[in-house]
Amino acid sequence: MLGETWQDRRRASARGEILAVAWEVARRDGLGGLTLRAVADGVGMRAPSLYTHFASKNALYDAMFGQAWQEFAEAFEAVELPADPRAALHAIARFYVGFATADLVRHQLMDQRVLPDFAPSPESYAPSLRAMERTVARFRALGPAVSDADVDLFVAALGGIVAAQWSNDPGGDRYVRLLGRMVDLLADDLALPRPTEDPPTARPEDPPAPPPEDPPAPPPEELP
Amino acid sequence: MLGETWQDRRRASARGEILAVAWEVARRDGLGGLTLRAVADGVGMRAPSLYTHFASKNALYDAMFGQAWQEFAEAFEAVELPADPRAALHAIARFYVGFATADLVRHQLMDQRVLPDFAPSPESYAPSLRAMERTVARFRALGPAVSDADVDLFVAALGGIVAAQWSNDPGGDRYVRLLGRMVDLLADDLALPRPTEDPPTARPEDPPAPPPEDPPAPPPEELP
DNA sequence: AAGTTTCTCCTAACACGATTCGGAACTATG
DNA sequence: CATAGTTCCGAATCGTGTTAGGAGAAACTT
Repeated sequence: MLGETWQDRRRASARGEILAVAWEVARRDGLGGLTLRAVADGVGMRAPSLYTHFASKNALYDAMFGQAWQEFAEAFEAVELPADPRAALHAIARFYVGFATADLVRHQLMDQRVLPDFAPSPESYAPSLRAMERTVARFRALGPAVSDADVDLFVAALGGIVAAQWSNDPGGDRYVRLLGRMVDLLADDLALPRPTEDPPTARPEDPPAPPPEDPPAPPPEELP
Repeated sequence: MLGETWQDRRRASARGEILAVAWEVARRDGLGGLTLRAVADGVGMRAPSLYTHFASKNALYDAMFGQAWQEFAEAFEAVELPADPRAALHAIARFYVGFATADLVRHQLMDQRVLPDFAPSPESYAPSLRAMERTVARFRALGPAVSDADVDLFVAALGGIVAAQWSNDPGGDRYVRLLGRMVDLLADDLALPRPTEDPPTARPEDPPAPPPEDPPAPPPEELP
């Protein structure tokens, strides 16, 4: 009874196509500007027919949410961290920030609360938690001195750079280019050894991390 | 022709009442859950009548946006900064984060992009810019070594703490209590002298800043 | 091969949101 | 008292998400 039956494939493929079009529409009209009619148009259906495959518009958002975190988890597992703890920290940070700045609607869906009445279901939320836990685990593996507070500070700092980047300089690198410096501050605080023993006031200005994948989203409006 | 005529007062008071009810409704039903009917109910009107006072729902949001930044600017001007640069930096940070964590919908309106098709008008946007510039100016006054990048890093770090706080621990202080440590990191990086010459690895855990005013908003849902 | 079931999609309709229109009541002014 | 300006309302429009019921095709059963 476990074999993939007739319709399972059809169903999955239909869901996949709808999801793909939904991302397309969201990137074009904004995450909140997505309408079922627009999605249906893209798939060659009528809006009500989408209810055969998704229980509601929020269920569609939910599937997108789960897909995004799935992407994140897979991409992050593929990242090979350097042996040096500080370099590894930089790598984690670059990946995290790169992923979050590569695609606006994905970032909004994953990390922000742009949709007033959408909340991820437990089924989609669990993988996102797992992904974050996995990230934290690799962070923790860098040294025994990494406390919960250290992790929180790291998360907050990275999130702040991402948010500032999208809000104040979308499409640019005004905040992302500060990432290296920020990470070094945190690494110093964690007493991670520096590769070459510079005086601790040196501020290497890292070049911005290239996005790991996905085309960048169109720039949105500004906000202070 | 400049005197406040009969109706100017009536008009202003009506606008004021609508605005007050709008904040109330937004705090109860969420910023995006605000409907003109609910606002009209609270004022004892019908929804279309609101159009006499506000050109659209977004104009209402716009007025709330302007009001919020006005509040911010006034409250910030009332803050007296200590003479010691590091202490002043802490004070700025505490005020900024305290203000942003005191009221969710206000923060969402000011600093986030929760409303899909709302963008602040130039008239409301200008004061917000001025408020941020003023904040930055007082930050810059702390020392000659404060560059644009320093300001950006500071802004990003504080914004990150605020965002993480609202997203992952609304109503708590899990991230806000890291603020003191974060500010010290940045202050060290700026080479601001420490008041008592501790070894640079000491991490004073500041108690969370008391919100400057306004009752806290009800806690929202979580998000990783 | 015919009948039955299951699944997918459609049209029509509903509820509820913002918004527009035209008119009724009220108010200050001539 | 008449007139103009202002405020508010009811009715109606348009675009949402969503539900109900039926038509057609595809797969399974006999």
